[in-house]
Amino acid sequence: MPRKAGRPKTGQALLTQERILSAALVLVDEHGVAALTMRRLAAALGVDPMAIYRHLPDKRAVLAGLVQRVFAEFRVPTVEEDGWQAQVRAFAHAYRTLVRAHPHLVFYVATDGASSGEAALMAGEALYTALAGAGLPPQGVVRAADLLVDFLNGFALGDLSGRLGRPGERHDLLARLAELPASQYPTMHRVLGSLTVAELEASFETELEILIAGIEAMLTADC
Amino acid sequence: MPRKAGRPKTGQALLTQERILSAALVLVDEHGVAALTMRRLAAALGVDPMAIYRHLPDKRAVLAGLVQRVFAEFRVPTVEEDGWQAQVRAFAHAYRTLVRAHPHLVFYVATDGASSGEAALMAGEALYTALAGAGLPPQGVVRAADLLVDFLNGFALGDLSGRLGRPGERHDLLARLAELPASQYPTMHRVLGSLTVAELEASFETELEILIAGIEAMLTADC
DNA sequence: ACCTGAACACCGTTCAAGT
DNA sequence: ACCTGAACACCGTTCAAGT
Repeated sequence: MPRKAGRPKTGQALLTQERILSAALVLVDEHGVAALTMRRLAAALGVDPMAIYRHLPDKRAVLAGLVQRVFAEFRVPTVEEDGWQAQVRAFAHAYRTLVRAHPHLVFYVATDGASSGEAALMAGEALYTALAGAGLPPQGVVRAADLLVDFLNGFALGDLSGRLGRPGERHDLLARLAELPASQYPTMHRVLGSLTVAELEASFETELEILIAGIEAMLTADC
Repeated sequence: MPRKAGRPKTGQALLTQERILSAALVLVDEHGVAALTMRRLAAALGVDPMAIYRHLPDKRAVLAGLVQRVFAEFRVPTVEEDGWQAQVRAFAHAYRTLVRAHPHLVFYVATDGASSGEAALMAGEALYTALAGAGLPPQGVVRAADLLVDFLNGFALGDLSGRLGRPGERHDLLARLAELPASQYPTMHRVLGSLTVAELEASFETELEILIAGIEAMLTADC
């Protein structure tokens, strides 16, 4: 059912940036970034590949638009609970929710996220306000915020597969470790051997609390 | 000067995994992962593209081999200084040096690093030993190690470009902020406005110290 | 104004052939 | 055993053409 060339008659859905990005997001979320192809994207839209170029300059722009769109969903809930810690937790959980919703885009979100419009500014304001409210000096606010964002991006990346082990990877590590004499890597043997599978699982919450404790320590230190 | 088909005579350099990966690493380090093409790689080696397939099954294997090779350089120096903190710092700096040497591979190192042979085990042993020496229980060791690695990967990613601003990105952020009325994002205005350019720069050291302080706090808490 | 379609310069990889 | 070379099914993108 090839469409005719020319401007589509009324009644036909017009091709727009919005529709293109929506289709692209479906492609990426379902099959990964590698599946995002101008030709496949066009096919999903029922359109000639070149039609897309009327609305977006090139493929890079499609990917950038995707990150923009995903990041635009980012809202840090204003928390009723007292304490800057609760607000930092709210930020962290919101960010984690965002990147988990689009795991194949983690790299691009982590890499371009900040340059992605209003939502980034609003999120930054929320985080900075929480940290400034904790009593940190300006430089401390920036450092703590950077640290938190770095951790969040790193954790998201690790969730994808990897780090010093995660659901899948950790089992590889354990298997390799089991093949070697305990004397070769004694601490790893002892530490990992004494934990249950559940205890081995990465804990976002615990890592976040360690980080928050570090920020708390900044408050009493010189910094 | 096209080579003749067939096994090269003695005197000609034999194609090996080593030589292929070395050429690939040059390509990636100099021009990014996108420049790594089986055809370009072959050209760099003075060889037909298909010759590579005798030594590595496909392109994924080339990339995986690259990560392996890079990760194999990873050595955590044994530190004379006392204190687990010094050893954690040594680990962190060694990792940072590694990823900075091959910035275009950050994503792959962060994502595959752990599944990359001996070097990962040795590094893990060093980190676990430091943290266990601090007096953390097994679960605490794993959590703290995960947190540190997550941070290191996140920082490396941010170094590439991004996060809530870095050399380049932070200036974009400041420029956008400057265009808006101060009333819209008051905390960001105040915090960022009161810092010099030098103070705005990301500080690996400071972020690392906050994190170490968090681990120190674990020692006195329940955990 | 908006879309199509042929064409170009690339990709990774299979398969048959050379030495 | 090791390499070449043609071929195939893809890419992103330019440029001319249709309505």
